[in-house]
Amino acid sequence: MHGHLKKYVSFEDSDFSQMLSYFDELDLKKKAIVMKAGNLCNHNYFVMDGCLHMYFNSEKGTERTVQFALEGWWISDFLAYHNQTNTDFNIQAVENTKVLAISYEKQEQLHHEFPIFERYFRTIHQIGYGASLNKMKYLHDLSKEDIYLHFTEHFPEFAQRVPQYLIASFLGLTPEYVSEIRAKKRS
Amino acid sequence: MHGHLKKYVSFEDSDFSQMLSYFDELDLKKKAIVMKAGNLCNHNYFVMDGCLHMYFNSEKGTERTVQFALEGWWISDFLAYHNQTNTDFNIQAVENTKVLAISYEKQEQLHHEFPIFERYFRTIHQIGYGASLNKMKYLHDLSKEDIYLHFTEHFPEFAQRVPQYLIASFLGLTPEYVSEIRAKKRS
DNA sequence: CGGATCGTTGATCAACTTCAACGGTCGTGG
DNA sequence: CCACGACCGTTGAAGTTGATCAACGATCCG
Repeated sequence: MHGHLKKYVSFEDSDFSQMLSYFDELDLKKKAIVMKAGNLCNHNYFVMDGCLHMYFNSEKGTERTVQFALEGWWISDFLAYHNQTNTDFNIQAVENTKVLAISYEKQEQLHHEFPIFERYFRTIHQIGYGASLNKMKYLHDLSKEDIYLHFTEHFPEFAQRVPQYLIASFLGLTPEYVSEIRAKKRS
Repeated sequence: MHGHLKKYVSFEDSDFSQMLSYFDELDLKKKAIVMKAGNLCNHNYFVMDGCLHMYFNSEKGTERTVQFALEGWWISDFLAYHNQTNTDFNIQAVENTKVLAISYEKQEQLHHEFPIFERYFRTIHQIGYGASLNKMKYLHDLSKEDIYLHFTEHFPEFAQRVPQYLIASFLGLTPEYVSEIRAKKRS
């Protein structure tokens, strides 16, 4: 966390431990669920080690993930978090994962006490929003096959760590079709 | 702008005119292009009146829009803006549009002079990012037909103001298929 | 060893795209 | 003010991508 913060803003190292006191450290087992659809979304999560994903249950009963978070990423249903309303999403650990969690109220206090965090989150969210717009570009431009190939090429670490059916779900295609693509590539 | 700012943060009204001095006011004719693919992305745009859209030229030569901005919305390629790199997108006026533009350097100064803007943009981008994740939910969950119907139902003003082929492009379907859907609904 | 979980394969089928041609409307210049 | 052209929406036929379903294999973990 410390190193990550330093990449975006500067602050007194002596303040860091007080900053940390606003967060709760969680140790999540693989498959553990930390945010549940239907509940108030009042936490924001930072991944220190491991991997989380945010998904929802589609009409047809299958689970669809809309976002991953590896080390150094924040994850939450930011719209519901901002409005302090219920969320439609679940957040689950893909692997055993170490997380820093902060509640909405605590984050407000943190911003008040250390305004540097306004700048930090402004930057983080700007990047997240921008990346999301960029992803939209690929979703619109490429065939499903090319979406998959483009993704595995650009994020090979993901393809290693995360089960295929989650990647399929994230990219909006079926696991069966991913199989077909991989078979085609092999031959 | 004043009223919009007030919705998210509080400040001294007497400061407002100085805040405004960081921005340039632009009057864009319909179809005018204000950000060009291939160029450095160093402006951020606020729509006061009218409508902008951000699009790119797909492999196949058709234009694909990834984002609209009506009154009260910010628009830019936020990733390229943050990194101060070239963008792949164009931003164009859908109608005659009044815009406030701010350069990267000016925005940095603005944040420094009025830290309240860090909080403002933190909030704005958080909402934008959250909304983008929510859009992803619909893109994954619904058929193209339902995506279109859901969109026109939830944003009827859009469907009025914006040409159909732009909406089609934004939602990721062909204008021809939109025609088919509308014909089906009529009968 | 046994069961759940995840990936694979192939057949069938529907949703959606592509292409080409037509028609209506708006705005601009003559 | 009319006429022309550009622009946008529509229609229908043909074609393709990618989903669905069901069954089988492999692997991991208790």
